[in-house]
Amino acid sequence: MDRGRSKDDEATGRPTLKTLAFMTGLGVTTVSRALKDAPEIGAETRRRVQLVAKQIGYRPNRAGVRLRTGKTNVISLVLNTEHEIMSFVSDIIYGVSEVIADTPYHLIVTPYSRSQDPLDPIRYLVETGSADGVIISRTQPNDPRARYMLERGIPFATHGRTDMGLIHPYHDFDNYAFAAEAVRHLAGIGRRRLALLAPPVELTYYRHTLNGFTDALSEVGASEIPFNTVSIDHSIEQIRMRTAQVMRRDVRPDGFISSAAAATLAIVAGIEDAGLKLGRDVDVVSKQSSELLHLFRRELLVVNENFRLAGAELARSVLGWIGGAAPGTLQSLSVPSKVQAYRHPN
Amino acid sequence: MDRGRSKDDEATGRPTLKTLAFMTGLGVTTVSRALKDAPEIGAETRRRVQLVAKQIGYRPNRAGVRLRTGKTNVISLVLNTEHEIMSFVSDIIYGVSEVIADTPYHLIVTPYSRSQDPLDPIRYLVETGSADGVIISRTQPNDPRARYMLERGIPFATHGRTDMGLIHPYHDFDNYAFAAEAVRHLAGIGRRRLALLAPPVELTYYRHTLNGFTDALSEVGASEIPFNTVSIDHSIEQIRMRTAQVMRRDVRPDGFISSAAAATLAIVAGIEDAGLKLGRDVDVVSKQSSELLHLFRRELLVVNENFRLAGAELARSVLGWIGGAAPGTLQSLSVPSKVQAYRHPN
DNA sequence: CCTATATACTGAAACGTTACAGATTGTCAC
DNA sequence: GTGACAATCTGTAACGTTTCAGTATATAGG
Repeated sequence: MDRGRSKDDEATGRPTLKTLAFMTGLGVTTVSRALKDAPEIGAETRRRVQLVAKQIGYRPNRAGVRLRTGKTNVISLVLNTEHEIMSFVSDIIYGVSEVIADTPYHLIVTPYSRSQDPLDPIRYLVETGSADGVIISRTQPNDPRARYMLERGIPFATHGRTDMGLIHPYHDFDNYAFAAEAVRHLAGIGRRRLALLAPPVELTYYRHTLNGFTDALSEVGASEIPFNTVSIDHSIEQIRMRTAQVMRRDVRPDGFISSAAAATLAIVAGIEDAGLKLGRDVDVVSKQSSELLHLFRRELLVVNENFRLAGAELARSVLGWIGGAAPGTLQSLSVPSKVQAYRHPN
Repeated sequence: MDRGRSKDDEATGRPTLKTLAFMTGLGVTTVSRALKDAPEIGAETRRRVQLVAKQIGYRPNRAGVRLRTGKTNVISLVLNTEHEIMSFVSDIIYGVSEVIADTPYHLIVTPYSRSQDPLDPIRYLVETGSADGVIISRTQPNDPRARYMLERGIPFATHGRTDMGLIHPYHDFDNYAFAAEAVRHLAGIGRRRLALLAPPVELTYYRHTLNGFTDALSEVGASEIPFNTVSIDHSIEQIRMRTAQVMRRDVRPDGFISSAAAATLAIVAGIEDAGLKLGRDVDVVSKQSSELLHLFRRELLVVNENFRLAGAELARSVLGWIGGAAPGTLQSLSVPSKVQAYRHPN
């Protein structure tokens, strides 16, 4: 039985199970089991091993574990490099980081571009076994990525829901409630002809938003001014131009609902291009992820969406699934705040 | 000699060197060398192996490589979860992704919070050998992280320069030129009493910005109104309040230079809180990373900083260093665009 | 005293890769 | 025909971990 530390150990300085085995006078197997509280290890031995491990700062070698067990201790966040430009992305990342901070998990960011099949990065991750869990966004009602991962049995969570009759973890913002509340608020201040700047049609929350919008419209008896030639994915310039166009018509909106803060800047610019005034001729309710819109125009009405929270929830869900929880119990919906008008600081 | 595919091979379906060895009738060693164009492999054998590998979609097992060689094929981007809030972060990530997309590298995001020693995450990465290269931001003149990594010989690149007489790769925006140009522009439109909203003092580019500011001030014969009780790291509310205060004084700035777009919103709010008007009573030159400031107020004067480019340059630098290039050749400085006034989109 | 059983530990093998130290050919010079 | 040498190929070991199939010791039952 050879329990010596090899030359290499001394060189890298990094302690391994072998080092611990040598120091404690035990075998590597025993040390390995002692560290993970296996039942067949004596209580004192267990304590002794764990003490020594803590003292010398032992950390399991990720490559060793991964090679042996297939466990990567990696969560992958899959991002579209082009759409996700208005950078709530960083908030999601921070939210995820927060949650995995005191776990052995690392966060890897897997990008894909517009030109690619969104399934490509997922396939890569699954085929190469590069992650224990995956987080995706831009979720669609019938999402091939979710279907694919369900088939392969790899844990994931989606930012946004699907609508395929399949159960999986998700976190979503209640966009139905957002749109409905926005309509009610606008109606409450006398607005009657409302336009919706919606998410792109292919995403699930397009429907949610639209349903909330139309349901509340009929509830309050207001009418819709069609504004569906643009979505929040369009460029600032396009949204601005289309807004100006619609505002120059005889029958024009007196209220807008915008699903994204950046787009709201463009809507307001368009309104002003048409010579009209925010708060007088028209009101705008917008989602925002940071508190900046009110600095932009005080007349704006805002609803906050917390992406950091979303990131944290998504991470919790994936970890939960990896940990064996039932996917159906790992779903959460974030309730929108009330529509907020500007209030001067103190 | 046993060249059979094991049960496990069949189960996971993922081809390994052993699979390739079996298919080609060669030994694993030969296959391994053939794939990396080793010289002692016959030309035909090499082609044959590579053909088969391509056909069956062989991908080296990362854990195997990492365990054997220590090479992780990972670049780590180290981020502060609190300061880096105004999310040019996503742009940097996209820039990095872009560059490493067709390399075997993965990007992992390593966060740290304000409370922690910034050296902590770096130590972790180095001690656990979790990455082949590191990218850090919030660089300081005397940066312990850069020093530490230089000592350990781990390749890295800094966003921003250091000033320790040590050579390492960096990418930086020329903030000296930015501040100087901003002063000249303001002087050119008749502004004489300028205030600077600077980066936090501990960061290297604070000095760069300040030097550009003061040098150009004396060059054009304008004067400084002290505004150093806040920095761009302060909260929106604090900046706004301090701006309002200084604008209510008898001798008040007629020009601002702002190092960050979010802070600029606060400055403008403060100006308006004091009952003054942008473009008439005071002009503001601001850096921005997306084209949104002009939607906010047309009177703003902007200079663009491209963080996506920064991310790409940083990635290129780290990869270059890993690839053996001299650190001194992997430094780049991004030249600011001219100060831009608003132009209506035709 | 012997056997059965539980307790506490152990070495060997394997995950997929690469480095090392050969081994097997064939060719050429003499 | 022999030795030297280059050109190709090869098995073994090792990286650090966990799992499998044990082994040794003590305790208890009869």
